[in-house]
Amino acid sequence: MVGGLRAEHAGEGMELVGWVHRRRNLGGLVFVDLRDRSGLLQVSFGPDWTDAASMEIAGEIGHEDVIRVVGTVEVRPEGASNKDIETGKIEIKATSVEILSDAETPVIPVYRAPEDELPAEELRLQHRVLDLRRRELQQTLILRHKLILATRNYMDEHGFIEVETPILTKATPEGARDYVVPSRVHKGEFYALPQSPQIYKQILMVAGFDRYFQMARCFRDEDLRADRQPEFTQIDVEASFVEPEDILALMEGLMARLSEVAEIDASLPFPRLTWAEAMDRFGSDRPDLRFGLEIEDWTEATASLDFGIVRSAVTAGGRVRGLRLSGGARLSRRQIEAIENEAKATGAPGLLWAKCTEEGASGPIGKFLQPEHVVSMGLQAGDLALVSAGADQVTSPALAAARMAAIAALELKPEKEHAWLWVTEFPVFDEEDGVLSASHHPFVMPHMDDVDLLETDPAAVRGTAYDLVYNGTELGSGSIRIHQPELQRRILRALGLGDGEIDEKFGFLLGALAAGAPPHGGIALGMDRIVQRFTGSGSLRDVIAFPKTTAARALFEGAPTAIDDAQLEALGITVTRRNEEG
RNA sequence: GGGGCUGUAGCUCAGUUGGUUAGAGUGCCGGUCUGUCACACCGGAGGUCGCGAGUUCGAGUCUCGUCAGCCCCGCCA
Repeated sequence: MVGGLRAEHAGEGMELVGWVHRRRNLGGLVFVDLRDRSGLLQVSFGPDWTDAASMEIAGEIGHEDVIRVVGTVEVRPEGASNKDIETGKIEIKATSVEILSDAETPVIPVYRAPEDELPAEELRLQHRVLDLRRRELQQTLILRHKLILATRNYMDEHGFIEVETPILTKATPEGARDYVVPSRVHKGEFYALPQSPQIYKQILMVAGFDRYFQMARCFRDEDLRADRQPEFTQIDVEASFVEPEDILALMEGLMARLSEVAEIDASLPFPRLTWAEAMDRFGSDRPDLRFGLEIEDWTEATASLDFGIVRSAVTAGGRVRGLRLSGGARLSRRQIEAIENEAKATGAPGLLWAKCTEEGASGPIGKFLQPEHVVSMGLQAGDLALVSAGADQVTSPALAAARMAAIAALELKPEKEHAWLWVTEFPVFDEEDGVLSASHHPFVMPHMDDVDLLETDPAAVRGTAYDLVYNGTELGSGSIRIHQPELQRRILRALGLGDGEIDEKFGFLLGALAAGAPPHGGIALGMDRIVQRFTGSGSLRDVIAFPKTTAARALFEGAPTAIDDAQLEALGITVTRRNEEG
């Protein structure tokens, strides 16, 4: 490997192989930057030390050719060293060179000059073989490998067994759309790719593998985002006879280990907020705690305020909440409108604001504020108050969006670089338009004290679910699971499933639970997101070797494709509709 | 499913109010060059302006449609 060579190797003869990163032909002398996964090294060719045939070849070498060089490591002459590369004090004086593979001119450059922009992402994905040669992507994938290796070692040290679960599995109702695989043997029937190994890992608990983990591939056929790919990798963990406390402590240890590998800070233990607290104070179940800014409750402070929107919201049982931005009064109307638009994007009707100066308050709500309100709300000259009145379900997301937008607009400095957080006690169900859905998945153990509410007030049932949050990103979530088949059935019924459907879809789980199931629980962490956040990559596509586009296409290999009629016939499938050829 | 942004030379981009032969840097090809490292210098080739309609005497530029990539909403238990 070329990148590790240093001055201490001077005088050693060696044979090196790699790619031609860059060539500088001075006529009499030729310099080639030789690249492999470890780095760069300059090779120098000159008539005094290189044989004539090789001198000729050196003059014709092209970018990305694969070459073999024989020569001697030497310290570069006085004044000819390059402090920008690690091997810059030395070079290989080549006695001979051989082109092992002649590369055609690369469509997109691997080498990039300091000011050069990256090629369009479409081209980078199409020519992934070239893109992957770039140092950034190589470093990212190497770090990814180290994180996976550290995870396996850590879990092994803690007595966990890695068990593989099926990729060809059974479609489950609820949740994401399944990727589906037709069965040739059973025509008209389909496997589904797992959205997660959730049920399998619970069954492994019942089977007595009391500590399980897996680097698990998961598949979800949903529309994509910068932080969402159709297939992704989870660190999947499950253990028997545990409390949430055990899982949280285990994962804090893992995060500490991974942070060490990635050379970032993670001081233990991580702070915790219940879901209710997080929503109340930050409006979000994954607040970015690098910033302190918290939501304030101004319902009482504005009790005497005569302002229609506010009064009717409170009368309807809502609260008046908002954010006090110190120094925010310097934001322009346009900037404030941009913040308001972020709040509106969450579905809120709007966002009220008040600018405070020495002369008093101004703005849509500001002009109605009496001095007593300014005092009771704790506003000072120079402040900007962002106010949202209504039900928490509406105002929380709006204020959370406003909080992040305001932080960006004011260019607030983070109080810390790495903000870890546990959010606990998620509700078991989400309620929307009177329809219940599982907020995590339907196997979350309800909070002991709330079990009796299942049939009477399910939306109020707290769960044992917890999320790991890092700098405002959800890195993973887990819970204690239900291990009593009767309770599991009650939850599934609450979700609107009939007993027949329950037996058909979940019979194998209920049957397993009836076989003597230990109390158990676990977590799943998004490996790709961890690598993304640890490397500061803008997109998940930059931490996956061969990712899909936002339209779920693989541009390099060109998947998906139509398959030929014979193959369809063998599967017993007729295609009735296809997209026009694109 | 919806909204937005982008698409001009191999690559990164510029292109005025709709006007004659569409430019730059880099890469590529040829040449000069013995200490370069974004080598330098001289010369050259290279364009279905994503695709298809329309408006116009005339469209890279305006309109409509379409495709692709990206960002967001819905969706993602």
